[in-house]
Amino acid sequence: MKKSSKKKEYKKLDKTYHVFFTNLANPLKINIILSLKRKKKSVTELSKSLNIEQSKISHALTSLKCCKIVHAKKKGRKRIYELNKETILPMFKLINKHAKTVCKGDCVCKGDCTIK
Amino acid sequence: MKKSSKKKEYKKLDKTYHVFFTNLANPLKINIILSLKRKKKSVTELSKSLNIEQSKISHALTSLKCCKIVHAKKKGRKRIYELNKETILPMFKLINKHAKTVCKGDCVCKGDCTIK
DNA sequence: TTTTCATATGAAAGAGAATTCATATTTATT
DNA sequence: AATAAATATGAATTCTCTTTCATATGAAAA
Repeated sequence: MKKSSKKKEYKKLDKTYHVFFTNLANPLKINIILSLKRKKKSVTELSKSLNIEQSKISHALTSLKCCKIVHAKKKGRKRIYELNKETILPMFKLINKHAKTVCKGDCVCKGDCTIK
Repeated sequence: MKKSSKKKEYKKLDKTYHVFFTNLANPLKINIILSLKRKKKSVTELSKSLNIEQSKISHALTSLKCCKIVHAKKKGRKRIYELNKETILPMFKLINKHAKTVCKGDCVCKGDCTIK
């Protein structure tokens, strides 16, 4: 792209969409969300239960926190991360339904899709 | 990443999430969706109304079609693309609500976010 | 107050998706 | 049949996000 950066296309209000969906387009972050769905956890707990290196978890949580998909509260030297379920859970439900009713199982896009 | 590719972390069912959200994490595709929300259009019509080069539109539509966010029907030598609104519109509503109620306007993540 | 535990941060490297551009394909029109 | 119009495709490049890893910061424990 020449002049205007890609995000500029979104204008103001749509930066939200970009950050939100970019977060959800990431496997690790989805796994974090699914893990927090069950129970709030510290960084170390997430790191251990998902078997993922700590700083990776931290970076991921930073983005998730940014658009308030999660929020954190201090507890001693830990930070307990909690999922903001109000938006995420209904959103997952929508996709699950989409997968079942619209895609009817073949949503997995074999070969013809530019996304791997 | 060493062995397993990133998508593998998703296991089976979650490929859907990845393709779906990766599509939505893209400004052009969001703009296409918003344009089709108003009225179904051919590739050329989209290209002109968004002022974006044709093949770019085509590539974008291919991915969107893949996970059935849009679908196309032939009409002469044109392809009329139509938005599958059932999933997308409720999803946008969720985010709009999230932006208003949860983020209260500061969802734009200034600087502290890893996502540009 | 030094050590240890917990988390965050920065920057370089890596990976994946978007863009570009040339060209192929497909369908209509003449 | 040849041309034109509409769309699709492939591959190289570019762009953006993620990963990595070393290290910094902050808070409790010894």
